[in-house]
Amino acid sequence: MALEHAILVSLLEKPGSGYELARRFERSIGYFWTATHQQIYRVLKRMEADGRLDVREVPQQGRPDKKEYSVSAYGLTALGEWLHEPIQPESVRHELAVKLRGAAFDDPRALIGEVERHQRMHRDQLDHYLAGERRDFAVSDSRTAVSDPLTAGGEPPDAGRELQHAVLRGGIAYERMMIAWLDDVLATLRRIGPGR
Amino acid sequence: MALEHAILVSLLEKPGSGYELARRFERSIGYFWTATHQQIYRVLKRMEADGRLDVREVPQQGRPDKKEYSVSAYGLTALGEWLHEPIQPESVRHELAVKLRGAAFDDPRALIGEVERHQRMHRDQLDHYLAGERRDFAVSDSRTAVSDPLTAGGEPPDAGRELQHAVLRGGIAYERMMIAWLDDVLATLRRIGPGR
DNA sequence: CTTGCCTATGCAACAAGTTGCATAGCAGGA
DNA sequence: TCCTGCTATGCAACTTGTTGCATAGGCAAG
Repeated sequence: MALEHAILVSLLEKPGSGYELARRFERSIGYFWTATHQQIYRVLKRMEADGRLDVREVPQQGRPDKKEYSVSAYGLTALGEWLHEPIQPESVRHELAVKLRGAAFDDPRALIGEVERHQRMHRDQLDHYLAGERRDFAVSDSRTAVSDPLTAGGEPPDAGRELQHAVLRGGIAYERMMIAWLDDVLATLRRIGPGR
Repeated sequence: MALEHAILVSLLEKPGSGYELARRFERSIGYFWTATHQQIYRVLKRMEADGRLDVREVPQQGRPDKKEYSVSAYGLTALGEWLHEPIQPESVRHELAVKLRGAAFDDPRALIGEVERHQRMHRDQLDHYLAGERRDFAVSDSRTAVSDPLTAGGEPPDAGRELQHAVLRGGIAYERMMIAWLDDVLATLRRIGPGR
């Protein structure tokens, strides 16, 4: 179950409560793994029982107390083992593609609005990623490794930062690909007739 | 549940048995939706009970008899309704990205072999898609709509074919994007040091 | 002072997906 | 004849993921 490992990674990057994790899963972690708060609370409880996480009650003023989770030594070991296992191929789920092929048995043009809506969502996501990249990785148009303050001046590069950036670049590449493909799909939908 | 709709689409394109569907889900349908035979048999049974599918016992020689499913009128209506509903955003699951960010707390370079393996799988998948495109859509290097035998000569374009091709082009674009991104990831892994 | 919103945690029921196993006919090769 | 492999269908148990709801304190606006 990769959700457990996503939680381990996130808590290693920074300890936090279930609520905070849920919000991270709407932001940076959510770029490559999604989970709702119910799922997170359930898994946190199990991982704590298994000894992979430590908990600490943190009283807060002005808001309810929280349980701050952090990764135990055993949790770190477990993550290390998982990292060395091969990944089995991801299962694909592209609902829009199912609809596209289904549209042949209905009115293909009726899908145009929906495809445009998806394209807008991907454009928004791309803008969001690019803004995050400018903010966190100080890149302009063309990335130049030497201008990166963390790698310049003979400093050892921060592996975590470099890897986070590489993952973000993957998200950016994905959104760009989707936007271009949806342009292609829209052209196709407009070219073909109004179906059966 | 989109598996039901993927099955409706597949059976509309061509009726078949659960076994045949399972094999299609390893091939063309599998480009955008995956399912195992257990899942398929279970859902077929439910859809038949709901009246969305018709069954026909087909005796065969040299092999066991099969049940051939086809879409009922009600099933076609149900698909049409689904097509007009908006899709909720896909949930993302990129296990490799989780590992990449986790690698910062282990040895990043240990992931190189795994990333290379994934890149090979994506190259194989791309080759497979391109071969399918050449076979089924008779394209060479640059697609030219006028040279398409089905659209040439004033013939009305086959919407199903056009849409299948558009979906396939999406798969091709995805694999090309992944191959390029994994090159980027490999360069990053090789650049950064051997971790903690 | 009531209403809505944010933080914070959680249960229960259900739907979907995975894993392991079982059955059975037939074909072809060792 | 036995073993392997392909076609063909299915059950049972389990894990994951989703949806709806419940609770509770504090803050700010109206």
